[in-house]
Formats: sequence, C-alpha cells, structure tokens
Amino acid sequence: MAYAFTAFAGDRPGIGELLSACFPHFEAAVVPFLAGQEVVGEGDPTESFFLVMRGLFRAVKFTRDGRRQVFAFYMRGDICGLEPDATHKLSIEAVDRAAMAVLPRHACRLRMDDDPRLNAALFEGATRALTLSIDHMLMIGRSSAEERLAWFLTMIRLRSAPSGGDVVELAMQRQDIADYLGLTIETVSRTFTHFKERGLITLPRKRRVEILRPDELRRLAAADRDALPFPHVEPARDLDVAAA
Amino acid sequence: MAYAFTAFAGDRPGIGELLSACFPHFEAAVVPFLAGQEVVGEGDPTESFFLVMRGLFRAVKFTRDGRRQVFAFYMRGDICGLEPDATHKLSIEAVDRAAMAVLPRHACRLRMDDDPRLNAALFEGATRALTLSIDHMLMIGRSSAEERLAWFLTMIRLRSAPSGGDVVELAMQRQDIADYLGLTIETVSRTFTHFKERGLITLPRKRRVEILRPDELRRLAAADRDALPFPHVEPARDLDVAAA
DNA sequence: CGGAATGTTGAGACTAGTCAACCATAGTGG
DNA sequence: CCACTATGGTTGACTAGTCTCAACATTCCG
Repeated sequence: MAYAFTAFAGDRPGIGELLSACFPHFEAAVVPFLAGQEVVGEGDPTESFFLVMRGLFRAVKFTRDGRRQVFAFYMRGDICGLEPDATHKLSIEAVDRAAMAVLPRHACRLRMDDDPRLNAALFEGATRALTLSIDHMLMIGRSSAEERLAWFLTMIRLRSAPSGGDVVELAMQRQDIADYLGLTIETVSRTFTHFKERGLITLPRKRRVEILRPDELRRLAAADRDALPFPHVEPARDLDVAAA
Repeated sequence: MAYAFTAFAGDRPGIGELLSACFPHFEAAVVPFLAGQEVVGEGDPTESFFLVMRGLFRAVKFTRDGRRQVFAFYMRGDICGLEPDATHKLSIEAVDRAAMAVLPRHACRLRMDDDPRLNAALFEGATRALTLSIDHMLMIGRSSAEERLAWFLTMIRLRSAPSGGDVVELAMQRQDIADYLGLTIETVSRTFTHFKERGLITLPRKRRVEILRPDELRRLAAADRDALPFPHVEPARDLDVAAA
C-alpha cells in the first residue's frame, strides 16, 4: 500500500539516475524535516510525490478517538506519496531528522509517457509495495504478538541491511512499532523482553537490536505465512541461512 | 488493495460501455464458476483481469498452517485481478455460482494508451480500492469485534444496495466474514447475536440481515474512524439519515 | 428421512489490553 | 557536578475480549 519502494537499491540500477534525468532540479528540491513534522496530511492534494534522501518517514492514518495505524515506513531510497487519486489518503510524517526530494507529479506523468523505463520502474515499485502491504495485512489479521514482532524485525533487517547485518538500528520509537503491528507499546516491550530471554536478540540500547538467531526469528515470522518479508531479496535469505 | 472497483454503478456511467467497446468479444468471454472454484491462484501469471458479471468472488491469501485472510469481496460490476505485477499475489475464488468476463491484460494496456477515459476510469477504480483497503486495514488493526462487524454490514449494505435498502443478502458464509474481519466464526456469530439482542438487526435467515437501525450500526462502525465505508457514496448516506 | 455442511451457544483458557508504578536516558540549569 | 525534569521504555497486577474446544441446532440436499 501507499506505493513505496526502493529506488537506490543496487539490484535495480538506474532508477535514481532516471529520476535525476527526469527532474533537472532534483538536487534543489530536497526538503529537510524535523522529527514529527508532517510532509503531507490526509486530504492534501497529491501534487507531488517524494523520494526519501535521508532519515525515516512513516505513513499513518489517525482516528477521532486517538487510535492510529502506521501503514508503512519509508527509508532512504523509498518513494512514497504516489497515490492514484487527487488527495492523499494517508499522512506522511518524518520519524526523525530526515529529508525528502520533492518530485512534481504531473511532470512525472508526462515523463512516464515518454520514457517506458521510468514507467516500468514505478510500476515495479508499486508491485513490491503491494506485496509488502498484503503480508502486513495478513500479519495484522492473523498473527500473534510474537509473530508480528519477529516479522517486523526480519523485515527491517532486510530493508536496512540487505546484506544481512546482525545489528538493526530502530529509528522509530516503540509507539510507532506498536501502531504498525496493531499492538500496544506494552505488548511490544514485553515481546522484546521475551525475545531477549529466549536468546533470540540482545538490546544493547533501546533502539539497537542485535539479532542473535535470525533463522529462528524468521521461522517465527513465517510461521503463518509461506512467503517471507521481501521474498524477492534472495541473496539476503541465503546469507541468513549460512549464518545460522 | 487488489484493485477492485465498480464498473456498473450508475454514478460512473460509461465504464461498462467503455469495456464493451474496448473488447469486441466481451460477451463471448464470460466464464461461469462454481462455488469455491478458483479463478486465479497465487503465483499465476497476470494475463487477464476480470469483471464480475454475476455472483460473488473473494480475494484470499492462504498460509501453510491453515490460516486465511480475505482481502476483498467482488460483486457484480467490480473489476479485479489488476495487479501491477507479472504474477498474482492473491487467489481469486468464486463464493457462490458466479461468472466473470475475462479481459486480456495487454489489450487493455494498449487501449488505455488510446483512450484516456478508460485510463482515468481504471485509475479511479484503483483509488477507491486503495481507500477501502486502508479502512479495512485500520479496522483489522485497531477495532473491536463489534466495530468490525458493524463496519462490514454497513459496507455491504452500501455496496449491494446503494439506494440504502434495509435487507442485505450475505452470499458469503460466516467463515468468509471471519477471515475478512480477522476474527473467528464463533466471534462473528456471537456478535450477530449481540446485534440482534440490542435490536440493531434481525436475521430472518442465516444469510439475510435486516438492518433495523442503520444509523446506530454506522455510528459503531465509524467510532474509530472519521471516514465511513465508501464515503464517496453520499446519496446513500443521506437516505440512511432520513430513515433513522 | 438421513447425512453433511453450516451456524450457534456455552465453558473455560489465554492473549493482549489497561492502568499504574517504576526505571533509564538525555538535556537543563543552578 | 549534581539535582531536576521530560521523554521514552519496562514491568507488574489485573481485566477484558477473543479464541479454543465441544456440544448442539439449523439448513440444505440428495
């Protein structure tokens, strides 16, 4: 959902360059944001879409009575805000100090007609966002707290360190994780503790997770799902198995 | 999600005709399905997309251990199967005796280039599907069983009888509703009973719901959400208020 | 009528939520 | 340097809502 995908990843060469080529003032249009600042709000017109240059963003929807659902996290290289409508259905906010490149929507549309590669690239991105959001929804609807957090950690690990690094930095706070997983912060915290007690992870700092047994975590995460988070990132999966 | 939307609705005139014009053998390509039969399975190539002519279909994803999530129901006039990828991420199955018009994907793509109206129509459909799936996810992640069922009934009522008829026929069985809402069939059944006891509905038959107090049901459904299911169907909402 | 599939109800278990207290960390100002 | 505070995170006790398992009822069909 929300049409986010990675533009900088090495396995999809050229999307960054494509965007640079399509938007001459690419560099000039980079806007910085403070933690918590809103990029676009629900109902805002979809005049532009965005490419994350630095930091972390989240797509959220609020409700009258204070409940909140986080639909996606966007990190460096992800594109977001590409909703097929005149107004945004989700708010996009900076999680920490971060920066976005702002890309005019209509210019992109025109370029897509000219350059089939850009078209294909954006399309593939939409595909991956859809795949992820399907797994996200399946997870929220049908998994236990442990399965959800295991899935989250596995996904974040693959996204932030595709080579399979064992230390994950969580830029978002517990409330964001909870709202992403459909849990409360207390349950998230308790589940972290359970994972520590079972030797799956350590928490050298609150926001730093060292994954001791990635295989076990992934088994938990996939227990209710035949596909792993980001199933298309085969190399990382192989690395993990080797490390097990 | 899953890119479903209504093509026959009166408020969007011409989409049906557009499709007829674009696909000369429209009538010939209508395929019947028995209850439970699969239209496409997870991983199948996305060679075509589909227009529901009769009956009800569901988009589902299964897991190894038997858990299941229903992502959408498609009724007469809905288009589905338009995933932006080479393979389907969800299975589409017939819920009852039903029929689909099969529309070749590449032909549609070509036509979209020619006819901007078709392009716009399909785009608008994607928008509405996204809106619905966002509410669906918010609901699954953050609502109680009562809120979920109230939301479901309100949505089904608006979709199946846009004029606001008070009797809703549920073609799907309880298990489908449960898997759509992220609940168990027992909880769905109990919640139906609660609604009966509180005078919100009656159940003349298992699959037939008479909605006695649509306003109250809608209030429950929207308690955690500022948007109602299908907020764009304004006339129906007005009718409901009048009926209250 | 009999049997299978579907739906309802009940009792009890269990997961996650709620509320409250406590802890850790980082920043501030005396 | 040390309180002091604010924010974020953890833990505990208790509660509530949903699930599980089992029995029973209903509907649908042959």
